[in-house]
Amino acid sequence: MAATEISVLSEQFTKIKEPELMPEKGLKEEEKDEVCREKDHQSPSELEAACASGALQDSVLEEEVEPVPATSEESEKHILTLQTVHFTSEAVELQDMSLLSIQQQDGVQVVVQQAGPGLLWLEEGPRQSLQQYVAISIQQELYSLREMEVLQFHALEENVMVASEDSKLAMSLAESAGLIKVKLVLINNALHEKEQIEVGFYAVLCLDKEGQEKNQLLTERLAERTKEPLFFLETMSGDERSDEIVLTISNLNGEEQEDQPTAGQADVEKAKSTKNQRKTKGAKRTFHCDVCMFTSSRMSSFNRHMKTHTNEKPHLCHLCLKTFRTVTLLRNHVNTHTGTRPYKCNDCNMAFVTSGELVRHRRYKHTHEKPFKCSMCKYASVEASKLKRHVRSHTGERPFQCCQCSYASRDTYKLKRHMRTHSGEKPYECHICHTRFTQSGTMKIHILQKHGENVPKYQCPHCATIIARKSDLRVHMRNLHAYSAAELKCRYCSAVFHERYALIQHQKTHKNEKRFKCEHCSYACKQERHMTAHIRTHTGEKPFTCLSCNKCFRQKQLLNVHFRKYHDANFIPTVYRCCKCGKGFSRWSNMHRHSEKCGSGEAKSAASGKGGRTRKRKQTVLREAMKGQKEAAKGWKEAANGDEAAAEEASTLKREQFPGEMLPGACGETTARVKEDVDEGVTCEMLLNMMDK
DNA sequence: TACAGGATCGCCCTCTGCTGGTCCTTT
DNA sequence: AAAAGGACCAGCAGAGGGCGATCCTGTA
Repeated sequence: MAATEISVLSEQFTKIKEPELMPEKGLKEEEKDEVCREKDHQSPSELEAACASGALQDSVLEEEVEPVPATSEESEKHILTLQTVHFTSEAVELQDMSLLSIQQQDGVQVVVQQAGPGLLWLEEGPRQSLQQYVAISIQQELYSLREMEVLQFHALEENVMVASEDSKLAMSLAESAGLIKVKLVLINNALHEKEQIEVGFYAVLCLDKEGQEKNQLLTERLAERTKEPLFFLETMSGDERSDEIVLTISNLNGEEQEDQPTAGQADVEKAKSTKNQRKTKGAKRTFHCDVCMFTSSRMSSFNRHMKTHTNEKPHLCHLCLKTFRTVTLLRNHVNTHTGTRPYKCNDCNMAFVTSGELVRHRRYKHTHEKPFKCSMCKYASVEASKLKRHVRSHTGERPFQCCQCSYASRDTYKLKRHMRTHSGEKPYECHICHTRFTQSGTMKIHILQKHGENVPKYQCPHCATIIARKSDLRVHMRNLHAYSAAELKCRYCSAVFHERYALIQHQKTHKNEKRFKCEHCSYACKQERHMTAHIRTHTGEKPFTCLSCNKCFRQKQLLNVHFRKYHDANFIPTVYRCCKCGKGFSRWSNMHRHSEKCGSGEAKSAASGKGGRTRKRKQTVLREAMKGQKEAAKGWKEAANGDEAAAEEASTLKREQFPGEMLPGACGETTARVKEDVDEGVTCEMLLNMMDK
């Protein structure tokens, strides 16, 4: 493709659309019928591809089927039909039989998938040049039609001599058919800067039908000899009512041609064949299906194929009454009932009903052969359907729409799984605790974490934290160890950090500091609220007033205690009684100490006025009681460190909380005992255990 | 006609990772 | 008491592997 580009349209190429150069005007009706039938009877896969190929293609199809009035404007309309074509050149890398991958100059890879007979649609105005109006239809999920519309044709060289040992052949071909070197320029409109994708190829342009027939064999022979990609440009009229031209581009030396006819080749063959069978290359008979594009060189295959277009299924399964077209199919089916699996794997103990299943199994498990390769990444799969599913992760296509919400899935199973969120179905049950789950994986994790032994733990690499789940460790890392561009300032000093964990560790160093210092005395405390309460001992402020008796308090908790004791009829203070002598105590530890002296050695909680509490309730009560005592002790202690006024208030509080018999003694003693209980690590659980004995 | 093998659709599974609610601890 | 923060946990979706079943075609 080193030829100099001709910036203007090639005269020769332009002539293609000129009516006077259209010998196909004279094509037989029969042949045109063939072309139309071709378009009408797409295979399911083609139909699917057509559906996926988007609005413009739809419009193109519409244009094809709609009668085109022969107005002067419409008469300028031409349809350029691009049949299955695989471009290969230095600018184009053919990935597989169905994917056309075009490498752009800037390295951005653009993939065009051949989706059945592709369509190039061009519409020409009287004074407008051809290249402005050609559009290429490609699969929407790969390349939106709206994004990539404009295609320019440049004939780089006309009457090109392709390197060939057979100079006579090349000469003959060039003279009669017109070998041209063509460049297609695809313009992607979606990109901000319209970038061009260049595709170059050689083509043999047939100027007339006679030359076309005469030179097909020559071009094929030439294609065999040249290593350059060579395509066959064939012109024929599309619709006689409009001035339509159908231009067929066929690959002459693609791999596909050797194996089986492509859609385009089938089309070319059809255009030159009679209805069902036609001599090709002067020797072999080819049988063409009327209904679809199937062709075969064997009568038996052709006859068998024709049965696929009927609903005839004469072979009945006596077990399920399902019917099948052939005995083989029925036998395979019956084997699924009987469990007969004649195809056994040599490398493992698996066995299968069909040979195909065995081959696939061997690829998955033993040979690891993955013939279906993604052109956009390194993914490869054993099955085409897996590649198709994978490609959706590139394209974002989600064909499976939930009927109850906006969710759409990339495959059927995910939609089915999603539907459980609407139905509430939980098909997976833990065999131990019978908890139910929507997904098996969730249940598996549950069993492992809740009921499993040797549960794996995940150690944070940056701190001592050990977390049960990997995903939670990731959250931990993100929250605590991720670098923060913003400065994280210490609440207590001017230190600055960029990692939350470091900040938290640093702030802990401030933990035991009594940062709040009284301006009026030597009192200092760790918490601001304590300082606020303390300051009131200097100011005399008592902002908490009892609504029942108007008595005022400096702290809210003092008001609460007061209210419960004097104004709440339902309040029943907790009393621990010695089971030996019946003496009551406000604290279990005091009662326990007493009962040891009493000689019983056993202490029972003598209720707190409400019998029959559950263990949990008791635990809560104890915990609250301990917390209350702890808080009170702390408050008193801190207050006592202030001045006499504070000590007096603490004393008041003490008397209010433990009146009469329940009064455990002097303030200092109470504080000391509470501290002792806490320091000794007497937990609620321990207390409960002791009580339950 | 039987068989091999490719193609296709469907189903189910596992692994992975994110998210938000809950519980518990700390402040 | 309330707020904040972190670990725990279930819910849920993405991606991919593997197999079952069927259909169809090429070929011996």
